[in-house]
Amino acid sequence: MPSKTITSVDVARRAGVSQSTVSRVFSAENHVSEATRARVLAAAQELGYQPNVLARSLTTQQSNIIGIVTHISNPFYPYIIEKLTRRLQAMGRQTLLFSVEPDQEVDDILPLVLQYRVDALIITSASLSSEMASQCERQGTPVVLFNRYALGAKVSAVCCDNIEGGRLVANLLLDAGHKRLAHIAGRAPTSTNRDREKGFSDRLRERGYANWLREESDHAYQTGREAACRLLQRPDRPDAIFCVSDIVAFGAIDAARYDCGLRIPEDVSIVGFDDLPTAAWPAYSVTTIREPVNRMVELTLKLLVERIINPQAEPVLELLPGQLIKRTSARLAE
Amino acid sequence: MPSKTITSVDVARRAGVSQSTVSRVFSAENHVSEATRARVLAAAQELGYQPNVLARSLTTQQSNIIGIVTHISNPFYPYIIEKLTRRLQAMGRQTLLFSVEPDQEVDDILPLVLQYRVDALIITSASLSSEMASQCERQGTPVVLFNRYALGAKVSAVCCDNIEGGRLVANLLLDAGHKRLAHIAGRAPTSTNRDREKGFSDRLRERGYANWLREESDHAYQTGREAACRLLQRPDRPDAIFCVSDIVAFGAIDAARYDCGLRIPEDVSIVGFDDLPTAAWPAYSVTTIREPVNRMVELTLKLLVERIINPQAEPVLELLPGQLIKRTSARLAE
DNA sequence: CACAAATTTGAATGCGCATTCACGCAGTGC
DNA sequence: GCACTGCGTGAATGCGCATTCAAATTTGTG
Repeated sequence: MPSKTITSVDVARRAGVSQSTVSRVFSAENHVSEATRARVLAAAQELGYQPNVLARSLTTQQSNIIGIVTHISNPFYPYIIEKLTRRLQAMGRQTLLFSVEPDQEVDDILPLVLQYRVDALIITSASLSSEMASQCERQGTPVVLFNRYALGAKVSAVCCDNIEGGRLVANLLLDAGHKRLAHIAGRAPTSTNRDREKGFSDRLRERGYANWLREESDHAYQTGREAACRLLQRPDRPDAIFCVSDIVAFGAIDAARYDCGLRIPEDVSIVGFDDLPTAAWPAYSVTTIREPVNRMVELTLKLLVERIINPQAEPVLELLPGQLIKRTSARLAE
Repeated sequence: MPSKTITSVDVARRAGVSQSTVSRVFSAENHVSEATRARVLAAAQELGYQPNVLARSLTTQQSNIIGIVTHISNPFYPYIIEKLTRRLQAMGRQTLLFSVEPDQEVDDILPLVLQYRVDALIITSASLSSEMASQCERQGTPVVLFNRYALGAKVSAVCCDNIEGGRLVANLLLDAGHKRLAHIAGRAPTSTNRDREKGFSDRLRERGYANWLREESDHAYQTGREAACRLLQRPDRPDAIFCVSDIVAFGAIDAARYDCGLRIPEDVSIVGFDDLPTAAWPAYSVTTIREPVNRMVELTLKLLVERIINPQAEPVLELLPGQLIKRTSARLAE
């Protein structure tokens, strides 16, 4: 058997020191003389020794693994995960990835996640029952919701201010003199979907506008395109559509142009939400609300680390403002 | 301290059995009477016990964790990772995600990966020195390269047949009577980049065509767009461009339409590679080579599992044919 | 130079679990 | 009635490492 795993004992024997000393060298810890440190490192090098961090986690009670629960059908999330993973890596932590059905309750998979003794948990694109939240609480696993929040449960959340974002869009469309408004909402009952719609419709009502149209999609190109088709084939078709996310807006734009033969923005204005990279491409050039993703990521990690250090800390809800990005998919007030 | 971790000993005490028995129940193992099994499960339920899989990995020598090394700037990879993660989850294994700079040598991060005692390693969008490959070999960690291969190293690889794909494109463009061909290649010296270019240019030469144009990009929209601009602003501008990947093709199409005022495919044909979902959207409608991603994913997992079971198995290189998908971004032979 | 203090090192222990071994007990066949 | 299986269970041990405690060594100080 050539592939016998090399342990700290092997290194110790080879370097002529005790296993404790090897451990000290690799924990970047205190009080090892330069001479022995060098001997140990040399021996480790020769043997190809890598410390077993899983074994280490047993005694330290820290795995340096962060769980991320997500689904990737909406291209918003890969960018988030990429950023999170990179930043975590720079902090010496790794990402254990769990994939769930879009907007499925995360409860099914949570027991599995907890078995891996992740130091903390980031949940995107899924929600968490308060029962499971308290299970995490009991086990001392901090949870941060990303782009979601849950008022009942004792978990932190980092979110774009979706209500204000919806209001900004309502203002933009009314100011530009649109007469017939519509919203393609998200189907799942998430805080994000609700808030974007709420901000939009509240502001419309405040400004005396009623009877906007409404369709649903599920944050995917195809269902967005279909929803837009239904709207645009009505006799009283809208002259402006606010889509719950950019990916839906792409579908809506293609529906308008290629399914219905309409011009954008002359015949119909389309507004999205997120500001995906693709939204800036000239083929779409989507007017949208930009989520402050970098700040959201930083804040998420900050909350995470704080609660890893002090698990007693009270959960926080952080709302960050989005920014209106004006491009050419919507007619503007002159 | 309320958040004392619950261990199998706690469950054992509560259920009035030994720790061994608890362990047997949760290893879904042999020979536990129904009565005691029920008692143990009840006790576990009441205490909220979750077995610690990291501790388990110490004795079983299996972590059930699969490392995936990737970078996500090219949207091809999120889809792959999503699929891999889902399938792994269904097999009871989890994904530990490592992010690297595009096409960076993966050597820097590999020691870190090995510290997590992953059962196996999938590497996409990065290459592996043969020295590191043998380090994995020594430690008994099977490696599968996805969409890359390395002839020297003793690692398995699953790959689209990029050479044949390049040939298909060359045939398509010549058959349609294009007179002035160009290739936007990938900058990094990866097998994928090389093979796509090789298949394309070999076939051109075979058919007596020489002096095609060449530019480089790095599998990103922006650099693809810039490369296309350089080509299309030449006095002898090409009437067909083969792009190393779809994301580059999107940039090239926008360059043609919006930077150079050209019509597609009347003035210039654009062909991509990968068949991203976006390639089917009417705004782009990219003629492309579809990678058989589902079969590639299945094959990757099959190789992985085989080598986890039998680490002595010889490494394999699997080449799967791509499929030409004709859309409207390229003029076709009638 | 003597003695206290600081530094370096090793032996022993435990983290949470799987697994081996041995033991007790019911059931089988004679 | 007895030896013999075979199943269900517990005690003991080890996985690879960090950490505590005590011993050994070096350093600093009067």
